[in-house]
Amino acid sequence: MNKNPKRKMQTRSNLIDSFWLLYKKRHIRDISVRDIVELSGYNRSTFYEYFTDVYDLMDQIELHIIELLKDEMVRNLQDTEDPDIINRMDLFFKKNGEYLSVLLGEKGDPAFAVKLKAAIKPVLMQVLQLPKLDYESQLLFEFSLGGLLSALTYWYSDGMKIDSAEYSKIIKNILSNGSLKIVREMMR
Amino acid sequence: MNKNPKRKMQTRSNLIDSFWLLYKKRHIRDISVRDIVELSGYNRSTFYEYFTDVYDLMDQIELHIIELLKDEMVRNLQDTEDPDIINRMDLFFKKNGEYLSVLLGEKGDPAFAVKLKAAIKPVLMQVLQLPKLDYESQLLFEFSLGGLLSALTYWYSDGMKIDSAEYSKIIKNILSNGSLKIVREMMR
DNA sequence: AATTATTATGCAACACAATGTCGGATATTT
DNA sequence: AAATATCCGACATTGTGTTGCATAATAATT
Repeated sequence: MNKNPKRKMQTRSNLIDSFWLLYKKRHIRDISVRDIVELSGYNRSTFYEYFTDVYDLMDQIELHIIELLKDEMVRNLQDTEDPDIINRMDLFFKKNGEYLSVLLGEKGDPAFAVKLKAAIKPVLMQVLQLPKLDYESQLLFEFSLGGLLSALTYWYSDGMKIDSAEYSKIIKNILSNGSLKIVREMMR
Repeated sequence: MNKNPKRKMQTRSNLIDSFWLLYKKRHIRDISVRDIVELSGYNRSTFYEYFTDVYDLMDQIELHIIELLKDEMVRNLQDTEDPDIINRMDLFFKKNGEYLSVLLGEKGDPAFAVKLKAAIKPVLMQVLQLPKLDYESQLLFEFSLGGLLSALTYWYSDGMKIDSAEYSKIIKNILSNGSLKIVREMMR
């Protein structure tokens, strides 16, 4: 294999692109191998040269995004003394926002959020020097990251109606002061 | 139709139960109508008398849970002066925990979290008297509820290793003081 | 440089499984 | 005994995954 790597890369990329075009609109359960190869112009068998099934294709996209995120995180931790995690995450979200918002959204893959959290967890735990085995820090992590991803997905899916700076300010406020305090202030 | 409502209810219930037995272990994409009727002993056609497909069955389960939650919330808002929302949610989670943790979990349905939030949103917004159209309160809601559901799912899926009281204490602490403050305290 | 040998890449066709929809059999209620 | 709700068998269609083969691109040989 791999006699013509360029062509192979191209074919793979075409298949992925066609899938994504469909996935942006439809639920993955309504996307058949037929649909994908029809759109990209290949034979159905060709698909199976590259992926075992439609879900495998999605997994490979997810794996790619996770890799990008890991790289980004490693780079960020090196070149900054104050790791402004929220801003960094926003930035990453803007770059790969379409993929992320679809995969994290209503028609997305719940397993992706789990993978994403698992990738971020060790890095964040290390940066914040949280006690790993402590149940409170586990819950804190789950809560905070779950909240962050929910908010990001909402913001992005809703068309990013406020700008990045304002968004960051709000999220930082929540993280710094806690939801209840802010609610109390709002009620006044 | 409905000449024998008892039988019909029973059949429907049997089909749902068989589905759930499979769904607890497998991903929904790997569950065929065949699998369900084989387990419950019905003909495949019978399935289609009750549901349009496997996903419709899941939707009906989800709808049922959402209804239960709404009822619970309405009842709670009536009989208490201090609506301790977190405790109430835990209680509800314990009652319907298996369904919730599966549907919200890794092999679950991302649309369910969206539906759940949408059901809770109007009630909560009213109780807290938050300004509906304010973008900050939208984000606050998404963040907090996203965080709560993530933490609950983690706690439950992990086998509820700490008891309910302790769990509530931790979550309340996060909600009251904010994640960052707690992290700072932990680092000391 | 031209031609042949090699093999990576893509395809047509096959067997099988799953889907959804009939019309009809059966069993339960009235 | 009559009526009809409930369930089932059989059909056509669509989707899946695999096999062996054609084609086109590279490498080898002269």
